[in-house]
Amino acid sequence: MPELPEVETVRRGLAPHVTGRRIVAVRTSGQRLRLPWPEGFGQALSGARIERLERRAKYLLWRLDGGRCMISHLGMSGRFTVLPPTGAAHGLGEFYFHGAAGRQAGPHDHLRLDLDDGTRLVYTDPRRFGFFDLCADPAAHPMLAKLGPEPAAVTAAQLAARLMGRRGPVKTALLDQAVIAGLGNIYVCEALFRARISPKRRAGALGLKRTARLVAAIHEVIAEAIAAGGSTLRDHARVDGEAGAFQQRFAVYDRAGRPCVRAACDGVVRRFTQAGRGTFHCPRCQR
DNA sequence: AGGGGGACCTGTGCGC
DNA sequence: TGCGCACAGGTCCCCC
Repeated sequence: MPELPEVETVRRGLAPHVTGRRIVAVRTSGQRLRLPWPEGFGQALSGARIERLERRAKYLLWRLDGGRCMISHLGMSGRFTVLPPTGAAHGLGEFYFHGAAGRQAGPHDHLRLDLDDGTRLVYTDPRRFGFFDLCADPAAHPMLAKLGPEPAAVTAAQLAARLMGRRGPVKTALLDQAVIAGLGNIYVCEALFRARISPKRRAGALGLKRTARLVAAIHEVIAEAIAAGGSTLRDHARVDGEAGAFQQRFAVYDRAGRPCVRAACDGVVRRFTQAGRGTFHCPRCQR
């Protein structure tokens, strides 16, 4: 589910439910996610107040009172569900209520946080590539310390400096979170299409004009995707169960064999593999 | 140091 | 209908 726009959509969906709330109960599945559950995780969270929910790249930063921070990452298939207070009696966590409709606890539920107003938060992650961690300073966390600039804020000069000297393809470089943090496979493909740049072009050889086009395309595609509530492919990206809408606006991603959407182009979208990931592009208008 | 491939997982969709 | 394979929004780790 999650690249930056999806994570930001999740943050915006969660924030009004969790900001200022105190955590009163914590339950984990005990199953290991990408990282083991931190030592004393439940104990550290129980009684903590969530002061703010922030985002850095694809990471959610849960700022807690006492200067602590919970970091979460959704991996490939992570999802949060908010179960607002219903007043309905519930059992030992085997069954959750969501409005009038029930929600059965699933085998892939890995964390449940009960908040002081009765809200329950459930984290579900079939592939278990997500993780939770605790720290004092997320900027110094090993997984966040080397992240590049946020896509919404990156300048052409910054991106040029970070691509300089790289001999590999620009597609692969943009997926490197140390170059720019938060883009994933979908939005890299979409940004390169908008900028009319071939994903195969050498990263260090973009030149000023292409770099400027690329930065503008990144800004646009990220802003549009966030405004649309992200993309929903197999999972619901949003905590309220609504689907994001941006996937309907994909110009190249997952469109192999279909005509290029650019009016003046009669090319066909192709898929090929770079560094083990599918790349979608129009060989006709992306040079 | 950059870049490629494998590893970590489960689910889904497709061809046979 | 069933089976096997390819593939999926991420990122770390090892090796060249």
